[in-house]
Amino acid sequence: MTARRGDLLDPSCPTRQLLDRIGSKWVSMLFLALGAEDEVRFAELRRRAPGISSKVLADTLRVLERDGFVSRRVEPTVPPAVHYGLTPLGRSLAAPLAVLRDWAETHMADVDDARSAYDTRAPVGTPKSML
Amino acid sequence: MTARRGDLLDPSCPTRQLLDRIGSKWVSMLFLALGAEDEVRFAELRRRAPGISSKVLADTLRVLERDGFVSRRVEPTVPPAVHYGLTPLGRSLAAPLAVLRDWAETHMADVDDARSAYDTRAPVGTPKSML
DNA sequence: TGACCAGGTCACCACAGGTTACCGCCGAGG
DNA sequence: CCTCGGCGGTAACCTGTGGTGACCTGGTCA
Repeated sequence: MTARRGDLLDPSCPTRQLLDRIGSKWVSMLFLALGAEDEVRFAELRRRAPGISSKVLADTLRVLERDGFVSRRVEPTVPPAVHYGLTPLGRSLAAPLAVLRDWAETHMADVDDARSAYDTRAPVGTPKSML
Repeated sequence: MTARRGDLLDPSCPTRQLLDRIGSKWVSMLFLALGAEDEVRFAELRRRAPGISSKVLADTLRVLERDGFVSRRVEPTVPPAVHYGLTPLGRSLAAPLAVLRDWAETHMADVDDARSAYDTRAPVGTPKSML
């Protein structure tokens, strides 16, 4: 069972689990790419996520399917056509993601400013990546 | 400059950058631990985040300070006392995080169910971690 | 002959995060 | 007196794994 409300200090806390998932590199992109239409095919997703390799796309889709966010429908034609879409669960994540996007769009410039201010203030020993 | 609205496909998209930051392992915990009071000291944070090492705590706090989420105040007593707190920017993230937490608390059980259903359906070749 | 489809497989690496040890300084306890 | 622990970290080192790129299949369409 997942932890109780506000129990963000517990590693099994639902919020942390959720962040682990949607924080993965391509997940937010795929949510956008899948949310646009009802169903998208594999190669189309590749095109919409420039830079992704087919391996990572396949892996990510499988994880998302496993978690119930994404549906996978194989048409038994030859060659098989595979259609991906968002499940109701996946679509229900759109609202929280939109809130996050709004915050990011209004405030990320401040973060950039803070970051460059910090870097000019202390040009030595700056934490390089560790995002 | 960060990318335009909805441009989730751009790697410099603000939403992705935000997710990179708050998706980091201890960040959500620290936001909770710091949000409770005005200021918290280093050792107190260590106690509130069970399992974190002082190195990782220091690293994470520095990144958060660099991004303008966390303030750091050193009292020049001897030995110096260091107080950490949330900046206004950091506090403004509380709302989006709360939305995320609400979603997680109501829906993560579904995710767990989907996951175990998937695993019993296809016990072989299951994607193990790759979160 | 080639390209597209939906991936699978192998090899590789960068790095976030963990571990352990250590520092100077202090006050409390025996 | 000496030692022990708390404070706020730093330095060195190691590992797991998410991500990458290159190459493979096997069929169909043009």
